[in-house]
Amino acid sequence: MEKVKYTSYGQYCPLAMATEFLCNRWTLLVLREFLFGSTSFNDISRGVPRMSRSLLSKRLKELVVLGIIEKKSNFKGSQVNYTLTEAGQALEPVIITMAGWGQEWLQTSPSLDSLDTRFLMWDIMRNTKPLAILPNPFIVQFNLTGTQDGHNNYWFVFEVDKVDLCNKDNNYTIDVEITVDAQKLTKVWMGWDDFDKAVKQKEMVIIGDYKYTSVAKQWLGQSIVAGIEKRPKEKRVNY
Amino acid sequence: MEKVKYTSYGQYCPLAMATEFLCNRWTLLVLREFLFGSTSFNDISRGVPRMSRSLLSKRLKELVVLGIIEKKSNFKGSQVNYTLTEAGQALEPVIITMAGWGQEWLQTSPSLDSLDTRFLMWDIMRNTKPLAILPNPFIVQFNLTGTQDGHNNYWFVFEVDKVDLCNKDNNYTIDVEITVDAQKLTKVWMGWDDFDKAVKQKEMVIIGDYKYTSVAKQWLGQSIVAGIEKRPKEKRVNY
DNA sequence: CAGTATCCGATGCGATACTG
DNA sequence: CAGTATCGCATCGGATACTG
Repeated sequence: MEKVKYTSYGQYCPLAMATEFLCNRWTLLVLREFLFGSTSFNDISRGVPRMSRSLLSKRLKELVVLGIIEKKSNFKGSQVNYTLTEAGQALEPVIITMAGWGQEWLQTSPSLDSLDTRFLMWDIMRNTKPLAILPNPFIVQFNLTGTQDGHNNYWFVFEVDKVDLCNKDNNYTIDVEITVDAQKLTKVWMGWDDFDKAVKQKEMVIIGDYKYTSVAKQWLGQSIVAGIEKRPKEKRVNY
Repeated sequence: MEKVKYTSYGQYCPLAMATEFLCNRWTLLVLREFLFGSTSFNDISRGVPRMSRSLLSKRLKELVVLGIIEKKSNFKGSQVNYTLTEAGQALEPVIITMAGWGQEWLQTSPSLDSLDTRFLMWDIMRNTKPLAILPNPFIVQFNLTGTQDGHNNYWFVFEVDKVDLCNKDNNYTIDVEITVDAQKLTKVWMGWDDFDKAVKQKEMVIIGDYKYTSVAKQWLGQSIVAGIEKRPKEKRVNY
């Protein structure tokens, strides 16, 4: 495998060199997927649903050549696993710092206009907390309203130590049903709006056994940057 | 001024939103220039000599619209100043973190093959330390060898509290003369090679009054990431 | 000093279709 | 599941020339 040619900035500055391959379209988002634990092509792809699979394939190859990720196949080659190298793991602070800056300083509105619910639900799912008190399995059905991409129903299947996301009704026995506007769910998940307030005002309706609905905030979880407070509107970047 | 349209990733994720405008070609390097104190169009341009001035002009406009920098002109409009907004200043950790990662994990060699000495000297100059013991003015002449861009001579003019860079001989009375290979100077400046060792082995020859040459390491200074040690070669990213 | 206007070529990337 | 191959457009950005 050959090295990829990058249009050179002509600078020995480590920032200049790093941006040459890190600041391509999608690259940092692909690396974000690794930080959330994805290792297979399809899982990574689910985290960047609008990225074409051919481009993802190309990016993964580039990252392997650079030495930021490693590719491992089993003897049949049917199971492939990508993992971060040491250098790749060391990118975590870079990504977290940039994400934190965005959470603190960015206007929220524009992104909500073109919501991709596949990404939203995937993002929430992989950060859920399977509490010990939950039955096995524990099925949660989402009814999203106000969607633009036509996907309104998703299911979380909590099992011991793992959670699956599904977009088809497999005749589940539903334990909890959550009905909410997709944009509202995003805001609550990101910490931009208050969870309890959304429930109280019936913007988010959670139906099921009180044992489970009362701790929904805990098993649902929140974005890892939800704790960072946004700056006042007039100081934000109006992207 | 209208908002710029960015090709949307369709993700509310703050990292995704931030990368849409931060991870364009040159953008982070322009912001780096602000962190080093540049405020005028020409000074910024000197820090990114291979960036076309028309593109720099476009980028600055985008950053103004975003609210990351501010533009201020005097009443004639002849003096223009760009400064970081609060949101822009908050990007410092983002840039420092990425630069630090590059210093720690990147292979050094490729960047040295296409060295731009204009950038090198500008970079060194703006991080020099005008020591109190230096006379006023204090003139340093650089004789660069092994250059590829045809620029071999530069002068630093130390005055009280400021240093100027010059690429023409204005009949200066030279206090100190430094003769060194451009790649070697880069390595020493970046902390990849040892200053004292380079002097001892006559790879860097510093001629002048011992009062000044003996503390050359101090007034020359080093890159702000020079203190970060590189990882062993086999673990580095081979960009 | 501080830009703008125009041109044009490279390439990045999305869409689509196909494979083992 | 894990990709590859091909096509073609759009836009990004470099080069050059010009302005107040």
